[in-house]
Amino acid sequence: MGTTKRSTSRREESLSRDRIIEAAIALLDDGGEDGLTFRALSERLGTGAGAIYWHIADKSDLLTAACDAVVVRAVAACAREASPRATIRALALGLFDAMDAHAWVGSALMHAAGQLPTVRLIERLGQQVRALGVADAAQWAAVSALLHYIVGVGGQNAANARHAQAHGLVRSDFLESVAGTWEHLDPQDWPFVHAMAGELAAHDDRADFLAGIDLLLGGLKPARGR
Amino acid sequence: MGTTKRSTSRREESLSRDRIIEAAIALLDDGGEDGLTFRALSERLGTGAGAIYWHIADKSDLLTAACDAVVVRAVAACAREASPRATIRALALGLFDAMDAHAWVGSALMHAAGQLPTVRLIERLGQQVRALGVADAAQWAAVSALLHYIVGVGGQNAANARHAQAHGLVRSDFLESVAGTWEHLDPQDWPFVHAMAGELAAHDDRADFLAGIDLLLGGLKPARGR
DNA sequence: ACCTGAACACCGTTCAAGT
DNA sequence: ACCTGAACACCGTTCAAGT
Repeated sequence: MGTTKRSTSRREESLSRDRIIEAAIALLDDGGEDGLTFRALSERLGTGAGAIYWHIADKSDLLTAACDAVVVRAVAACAREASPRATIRALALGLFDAMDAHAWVGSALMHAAGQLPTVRLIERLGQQVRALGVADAAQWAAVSALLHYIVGVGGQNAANARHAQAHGLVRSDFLESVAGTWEHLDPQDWPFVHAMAGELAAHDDRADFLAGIDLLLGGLKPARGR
Repeated sequence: MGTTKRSTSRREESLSRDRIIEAAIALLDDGGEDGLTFRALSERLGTGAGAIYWHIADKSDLLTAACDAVVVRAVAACAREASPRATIRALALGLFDAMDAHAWVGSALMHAAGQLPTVRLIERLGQQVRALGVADAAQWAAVSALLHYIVGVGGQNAANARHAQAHGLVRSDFLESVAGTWEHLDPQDWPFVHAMAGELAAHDDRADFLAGIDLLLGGLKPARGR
């Protein structure tokens, strides 16, 4: 307002927290967690490494901020559905897709316990759990179960993506190779894993993820007489 | 047996994978993830850094192996209870306690998706889910939900412990400081989080964890007519 | 077969000095 | 107030050389 420099200037804008975060996201997206380096970052931004420290505290701060930016967009993109239950499902799926598109987010979210990105999710989930009519005393446990589950899935998927990349495989080939390992385990010692080897490669992660959400939601009972 | 060197010799045993893993666990336990360094490790083992590479592939291999050792002990310590449901609860609690005692395990487990430690858990959980009578087609989703949830909680708790350590606080003081932050958030924008600030510091993580397990277990329906 | 330890190619972070 | 870029104190990993 008033005399502020227009913040939408399209060329050589001065360094800012936002520009740093965008650059960090780009580096993370196409290099994984190892791709984010202060040297790569400062090169991409055309500045010195030290300049970045004027705007961010340290690397962990940067990673959390980048994670938060992705979470904000994912949450904003989730339409509010007709029922609280549908809204929670949509939110969960939106996060799943965001973590799938940005494989590093699952891990970042995991390390950001109690910080902005998780607080955002707690708030969103909490509002819907309330709307569901869950008793006050049970709300926190419900929200925390949902959050932990979502973050757990995201983190595991991120790890899979990372291993696949480390071995120079695409995700599906990587899962097939894991399935192959499982298949060769002694069925005496590993009856379940051995039997599941086939399912592993075939199954739809997104559907499995949603099945877990439904399991959790199914256990939430609205408080009666209120 | 026979001519093998006695493997329980108490002094200056030669380097071995097991000795390396034990030393790694000790370093991780009292220095967190940053405490595990090839230099610290080789010093503790009285060898050169390069010697370690004869026995392990790389740092990630070492971390996964250390994690696996902890998981093996935790799983072995879990008595088989009367019912599959009770066994699953006991296993989950055993893991929770192990991850609590070794704050780095949650994070290591998270990064070990599809590898030995998680496969072990999948097998144990799977056997009990089967014993529960869950239909074949639903078993994988059930096991994966349980695993993801357990790992999610462990990872988040590990992150909390790490932040607490980084700020030089004990866990409870750290949670109180987070609760303080939540309390000062605008209740207009953060109604749920603001309301939960009190609960955060007071609540029993272990009980909340178990509540989530029960939520998941409650949704598992034995197949009928079988 | 197993171990040594110096060397390599990186990191994140700091800080005097500039504008 | 904001940026520079050299310097510092580390990393994980490799590899010729030893036994």
